[in-house]
Amino acid sequence: MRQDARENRERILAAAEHVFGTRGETGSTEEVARVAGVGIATVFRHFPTKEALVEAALVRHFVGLLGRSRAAATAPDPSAALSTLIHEMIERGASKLTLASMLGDDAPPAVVAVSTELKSAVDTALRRAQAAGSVRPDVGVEELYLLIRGLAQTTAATPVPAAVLDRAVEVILAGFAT
Amino acid sequence: MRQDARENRERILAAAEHVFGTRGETGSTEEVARVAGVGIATVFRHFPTKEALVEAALVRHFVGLLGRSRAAATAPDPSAALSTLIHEMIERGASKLTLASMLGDDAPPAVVAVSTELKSAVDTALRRAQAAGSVRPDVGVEELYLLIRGLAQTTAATPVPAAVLDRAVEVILAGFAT
DNA sequence: CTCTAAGCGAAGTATGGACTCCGTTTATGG
DNA sequence: CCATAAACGGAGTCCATACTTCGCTTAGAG
Repeated sequence: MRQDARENRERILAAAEHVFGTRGETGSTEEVARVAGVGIATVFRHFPTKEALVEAALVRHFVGLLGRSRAAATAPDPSAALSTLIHEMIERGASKLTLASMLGDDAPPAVVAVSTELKSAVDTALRRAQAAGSVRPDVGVEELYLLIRGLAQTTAATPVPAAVLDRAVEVILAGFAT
Repeated sequence: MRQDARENRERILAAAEHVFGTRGETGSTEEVARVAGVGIATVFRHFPTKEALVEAALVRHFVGLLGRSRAAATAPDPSAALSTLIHEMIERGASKLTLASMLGDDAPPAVVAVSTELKSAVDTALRRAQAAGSVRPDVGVEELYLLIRGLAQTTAATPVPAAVLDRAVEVILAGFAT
């Protein structure tokens, strides 16, 4: 692959992340092309359909989060690590989850794979915090995920003051505490 | 207005609620017409644009919730009333909030009016619970709303087992407790 | 430097969905 | 029951947008 082609591919992915992350599925391919500074044909040459573009942006995002959650799953202080992870997932995961909801039921295998892996890493981080006694034992990843997804999705849809978001996260953490 | 026209109007609103509540803004007017069992022209005769249709469905929804929150704002046991209200808002409010997010920034005055009123009723219910000493005093409606909206939005987008949702709500309630 | 294949963008085409027109049907007051 | 105006539905129109075509440009190997 030629150098400029690789650069364009990256710029298209970044643009797609921005456009779809804020506009939701209303965002058009043409707008992605404009933001990326390339022609529309270039977008379609790299990603044969709009769905493929969304999928690629999603996978890239999840992979980033996966690294963070793996770090949280091995950090020395489990409860602090979980708290940090939740903050990060909400802040950085916002646009990701907007993208995910846009794919709907027919999530492509690649997305499902990395998403599953992410969930299991979060699961590990949670269980470690429970083993350390700082999180109530009667909740699982499902509940944590649901709350995180909800907050991330909402903050992606409409801007929320940082102070409000922080307090909301704190409420969740307090709810999870023993 | 003729009897059948009124009936059709109702059926269209119910159909719009269902279609937009599940499909989001992807749902087409034609699908609403099909679900309602009327022709597409009938939909547009009652609601001049798609946006007007969404708005009408939204207002109807908010009005229903408003009644419930008013009840919570005057119930004898403030903390139980708040808990019930939160449950109801999440369960019954799901599709509403999907609709709301679909309108975006340019919410029509009618929607803004009833939405504001709803928020102030929830605010009252929250403050009463705080005055009764069952809810921590350092949080406000904004945080409560954010958490409720998030959960409602997510459960509307993807089906969530009732048990998981219940535990998530319980986590929120525990987080709000003193 | 040159040659060529890979890459590019502007100008298309096609499809889907919001909205309209008009001939037909039906509720309902007299 | 009948006359009539109100309501209806389906067949369009028009526009937005996903996707294609093709002639031009340019990276980069020899």
